Amino acid sequence: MAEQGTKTPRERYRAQVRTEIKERAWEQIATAGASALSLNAIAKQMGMSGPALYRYFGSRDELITELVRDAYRSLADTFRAASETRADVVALAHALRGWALENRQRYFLIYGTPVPGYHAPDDITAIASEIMATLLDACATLPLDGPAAPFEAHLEGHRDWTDGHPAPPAVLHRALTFWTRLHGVLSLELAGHFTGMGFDPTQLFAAELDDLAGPSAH
Amino acid sequence: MAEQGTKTPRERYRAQVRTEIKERAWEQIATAGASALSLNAIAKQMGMSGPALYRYFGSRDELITELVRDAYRSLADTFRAASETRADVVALAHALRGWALENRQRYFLIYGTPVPGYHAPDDITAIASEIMATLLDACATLPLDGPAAPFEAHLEGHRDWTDGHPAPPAVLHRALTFWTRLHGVLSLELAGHFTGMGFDPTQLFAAELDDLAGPSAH
DNA sequence: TGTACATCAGTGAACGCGCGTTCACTGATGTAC
DNA sequence: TGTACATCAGTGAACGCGCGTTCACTGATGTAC
Repeated sequence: MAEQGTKTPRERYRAQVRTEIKERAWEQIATAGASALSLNAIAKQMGMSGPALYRYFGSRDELITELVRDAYRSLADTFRAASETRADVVALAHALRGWALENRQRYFLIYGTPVPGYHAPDDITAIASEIMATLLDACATLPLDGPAAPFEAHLEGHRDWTDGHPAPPAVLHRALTFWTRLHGVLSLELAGHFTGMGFDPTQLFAAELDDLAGPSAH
Repeated sequence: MAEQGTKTPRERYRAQVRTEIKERAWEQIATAGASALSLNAIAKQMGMSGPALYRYFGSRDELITELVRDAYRSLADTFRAASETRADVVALAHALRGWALENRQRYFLIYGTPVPGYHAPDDITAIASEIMATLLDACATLPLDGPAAPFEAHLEGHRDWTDGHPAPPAVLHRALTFWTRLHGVLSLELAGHFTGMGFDPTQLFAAELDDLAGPSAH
């Protein structure tokens, strides 16, 4: 039996092949979209026969689920790392945008058009909560003046999603708008809806961020 | 030859079958996503053989393009109708939300994950411009106080997309944020990212709208 | 009104294709004594 | 160190399937004289 934490050569090899399968999968998704992902095509690209992949993933669905999980994990790690450097929303926003531009396919796998029947397993929604927790922490450091929106009274009574975070409603509100506004810009930008319009999406993103964090903090 | 504007029975029949094909197509998209759309499956559902559909659409791609066109057309008409009743952003926002909730699949076909290779034909981008024009008109009626954002200076020099609309940069800015912010809320809501969070998406949407139009105007 | 012809919706067979997945197998790698 | 055995990665054949699309055709509907 292998000792704790060490890896036998076979285990290392397995992990390596699994990784390569996923890399090829992302390439395919980038080329033709997630729905066109094909195990046989991946195998062919790796110089193996189709059935060989079943040593590594139980089915096509299992592979896709793992890709989704990895995407969430990657975003959560990026968020976490950014918040450890500087725990404010500006840092998170830039981390988010950088990650999204570098990982378009991953972004769409998380936030894009949902597959009608699909429901994510629990451990994935747990990662989503982790992302939200990081965001809430960052928003808690914001100086929030301004009048309380009516929506915040509603939030006061519906804070299940905050997972026990003690932030006041104004912070919850800010976290939600951080999420929806930046996603609004990013998703339209990544989907190409701004191409040909002439202006620079980076500046629109920056303007929205200014509005969220206060123009002083850049 | 048929007179102008009248329809022969054959033409009427053709139009009717074309419509039913599209209806079935939308049902399929709602059930399994756009990528699962199959001509053969539609034909079977209509009690016809597969090849029969080729009397009505040249190919699967042609059908999908027409569905996209119809989706844009439907949204543009909804926008136009709303603005003719009351030409302000609040009316447009409610029209947008109502349309999106009633036409989830259409919304995602327009604003969802793009298909990597696909490029929309010109007449579709023209409809998109029409939508933007309606939005710009509505934003022009807004009382815009507040300080000018730096982004507006950028917009001053990049207003190709406004198609000659004479609105000042503050209005252009507001039109863009109207679009991205409401899309941010709507797309996350429709994709189900708020389910299980406990709060009411309608109220978040309303809060964003208040911020865009001024809390007074509801 | 009747007849000859043209149009055109729809059928059924067939094409090649790639898919996910199973199965029995070969052969290399690792393990136990 | 050598031998016997177990593990396991990968193969190739095969399964059934549904897909988009073509083609030659039948039969009904519409048109011209």
